[in-house]
This record gives sequence, C-alpha cells and structure tokens, in this order.
Amino acid sequence: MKRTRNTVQRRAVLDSLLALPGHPTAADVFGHVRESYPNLSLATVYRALHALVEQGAVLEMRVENVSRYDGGQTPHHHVVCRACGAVADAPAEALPTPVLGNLERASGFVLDRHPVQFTGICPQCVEPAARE
Amino acid sequence: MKRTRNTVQRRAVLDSLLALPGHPTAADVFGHVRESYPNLSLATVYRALHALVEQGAVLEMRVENVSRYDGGQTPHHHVVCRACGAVADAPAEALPTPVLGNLERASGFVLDRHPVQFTGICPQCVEPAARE
DNA sequence: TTCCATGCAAACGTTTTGCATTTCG
DNA sequence: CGAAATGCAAAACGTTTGCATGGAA
Repeated sequence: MKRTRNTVQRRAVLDSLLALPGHPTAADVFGHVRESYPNLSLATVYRALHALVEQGAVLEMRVENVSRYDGGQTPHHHVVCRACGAVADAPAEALPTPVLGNLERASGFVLDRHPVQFTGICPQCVEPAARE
Repeated sequence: MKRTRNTVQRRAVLDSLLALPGHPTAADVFGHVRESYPNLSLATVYRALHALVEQGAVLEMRVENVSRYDGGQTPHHHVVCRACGAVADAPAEALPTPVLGNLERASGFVLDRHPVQFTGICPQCVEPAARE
C-alpha cells in the first residue's frame, strides 16, 4: 500500500468536502478551501481528491461531464435529475442485494454494492416536464 | 415538436452508430463515418448525435468524462467496469420494477425505467484486481 | 425562398501535467 | 536526506459554438 503524506492541504480539502452540502465539484471544494487557504491551488484540490478516492475515503461520480465528490459515510445510491442535474441520495436498502445478484449473473460483472446511479426527474422538475 | 432535416450526414452518423459494436464514443463514430464520408466533420457528428438523443432514438451515457452512445432498441441497463471502463448491457428484467418504486419513494424522484448505471469489475479485470 | 444543417476553426470548461520548489517523515 | 506534495502555468481533452456557405423542403 502506497503511503501518503499528511499535509495541511490534504486535510483542508477533505474538511471542505465534508463541510459542503450535497455532492460538490472540484471547483466547489476549491472555492470553499480557498477561504481558509488562499494559496492552495486547484491542481492540489484535484490531486487530493484523487488520493482520497483511491484510499476509498471519498466517492467520485460523474454528472454531465463534471466530477462530483461524496464524502458520504453511509452506503447509499445516487439519483440524478436528467433535467437539472441535481443529485440526491437514496438509502442502500432501497436496492435489495438479491437484485445485484441478478445483475451479476446477467452481466458476468462483480458489482459494487453501492453507489448505483439512477436517472430520472427530480421533484422540482417534475411539473415543468409534464407540460411538454 | 421541432422538425429535423433528413440529410445524408445524419443518416450516416446513425448508420455508423448502429454498425459499431458496444457503446461507441463520438470519436468512434467519427472514425467510422469518415471511411465513407471523409469530409464529414466532428461537429456534425456531435450535432447529429444530440439530435438523435433528443428524439429518443439513441441513449447517451457518460463514462469517465466521455459520452458514449447506444443505439440500443431493447430496454436494458449498463454495467461499467471501474477498472478498464468496459461497458456491458444487462437485460431490463434483471432490475424488477418494484425496486424502482422503492427508490422513487425514498428519493422523491420519478425514475427512468432504463438505463440504470451500475459499476463493478468486469470478468477480464476480476482476476488481476483480486491480487491487490 | 426559407432557414436548418454543414464544415471549419476557434473557444470553452474541466482536468491533467511539467517543472522548480517546499515540506513531510 | 529522499520521496512525495505543492504552486503555477501551460497543455490536454472532449465538447460546443460562431460564422459563412450549402442544401433540404
């Protein structure tokens, strides 16, 4: 296992990620972390986030060409609004394990137990979308 | 509903998409379509693919910052290999409808019935990954 | 004749990288 | 000390867009 150094910047990035609501982008984290560390560079944010993802402390998800990061502790799934890009969480229990078993049998893959990404329309967008 | 013109380029893009195996990227489609239409531009490929997605003839999915397109007829789900990026299909039946109901109740979203994106490890990557 | 579609090249936003320097261990 | 992390700026990447021209309806 590769060792990683315990720098202020790394801790700051993780702190910001945890402090931000929802599923922040690298730019969100950058903006937040800069309030306390004005010299911390965007490149460092990316490098820190990658390190965190690699050690499994943080989840990365892609929505519309942007990476979003999730410091989430509890296993859960993601529902993404196809209309506005909003991302919400759903509890892991909402997707029973046997279903993943089905999919593994059908696909031959060994599937991750959590974050599965669903798409749909969020409550705020449902009404406007219905008018189409 | 917006009308769209029936140009050679559009047909060529759709033909290439359907001719290519798997879930080609815009660049893949571009490469293939260029064999028959050397002057067709990448911008046109993108515009044609967007048009097709909008009319619902084609599905778009994002894997690692790249859009992949799926001319798929049959409703199905996608399993993405976290290690190598491979994408495979799983039949829609592998994910029972009541499960989506659960998730809708839990999240408040109205979810799409298909392509749900799962991540995991594909058969080719399973063995190497186990050695870690 | 209208106006949507095309080709080209330039622009865009996100993410990565090269390199000299700093800092952790 | 040696290795890894940083800051900065430049580059890379996939994708989108402005504009003049071309072609379907």
